[in-house]
Amino acid sequence: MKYIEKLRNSGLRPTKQRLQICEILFNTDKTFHFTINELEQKIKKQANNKISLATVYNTVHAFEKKGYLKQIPINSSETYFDTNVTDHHHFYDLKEEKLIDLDNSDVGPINILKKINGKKIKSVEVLVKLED
Amino acid sequence: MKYIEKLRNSGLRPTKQRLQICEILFNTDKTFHFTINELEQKIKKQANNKISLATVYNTVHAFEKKGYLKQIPINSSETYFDTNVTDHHHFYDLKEEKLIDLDNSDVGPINILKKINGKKIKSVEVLVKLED
DNA sequence: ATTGTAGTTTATAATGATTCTAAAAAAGTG
DNA sequence: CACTTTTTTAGAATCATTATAAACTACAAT
Repeated sequence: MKYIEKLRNSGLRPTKQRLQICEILFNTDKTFHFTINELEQKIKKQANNKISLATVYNTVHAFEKKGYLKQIPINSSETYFDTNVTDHHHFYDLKEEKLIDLDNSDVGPINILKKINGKKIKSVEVLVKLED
Repeated sequence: MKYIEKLRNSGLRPTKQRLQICEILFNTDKTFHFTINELEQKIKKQANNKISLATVYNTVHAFEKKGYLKQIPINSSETYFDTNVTDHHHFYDLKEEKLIDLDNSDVGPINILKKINGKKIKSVEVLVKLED
């Protein structure tokens, strides 16, 4: 299993649950956006077993901490995660309530001129809201 | 009272509660960022009365609908609102959990190259996360 | 292998922000 | 004032997320 190494290297034990979640999240070239709830549904469908909701939360947060996932800042009752952790941005279609990837090359370079003492920039995220 | 007109023109009855919230939110040149909870605290402090939490929610949502407030897309357990409804951006200090305004001039011009058929851009919001 | 221990999973309870409800109060109208 | 509509309110309900604590598992040391 190709994810065993990845997990071990991160100090995470390669458990059955984590490996299954890895398969769903990372075993594709496509990046995708998901909520915890959507992920849980996908787990149920894919393998006729279920992983405890708490474990799904734990795992997603562990992966986020290790940098394998990131949250997408958006006003929604549920938190959205993204398997694409490279610097990139999003369209948010207000009508469809769907996220669409924006490559870095789709957005001109962003230069933040203002500085705050003692703080450094961790990330720059652009959300482009779309309407009809 | 200068807000009576404003409320009437929006089809909102100028009640005691709404006027008091207007005073707090709009009676200053400074724009500010707040959560419902912070606003409730401010109400309690400012006038030794209290407005029901449900009313604070109702009022903020009514004002948002009328375009007097906007939500700031951010990953936080509480929803942040902004009295500055013009297009502008934010720093988010992860440690202090505080928002800081970024004028448009603090951010280079942003040019979105990708187009989505039948959709037009409603807003472009940049969130710059800060760490120590 | 067997044991020990630290990490993990799990069901369930607890939390906390937000929304709903339905009755009382206030605003607007004639 | 009498009447209708809107608003306020306290408390209940909801829903995503986090905490808890017991059972389980991975893994290393004996």
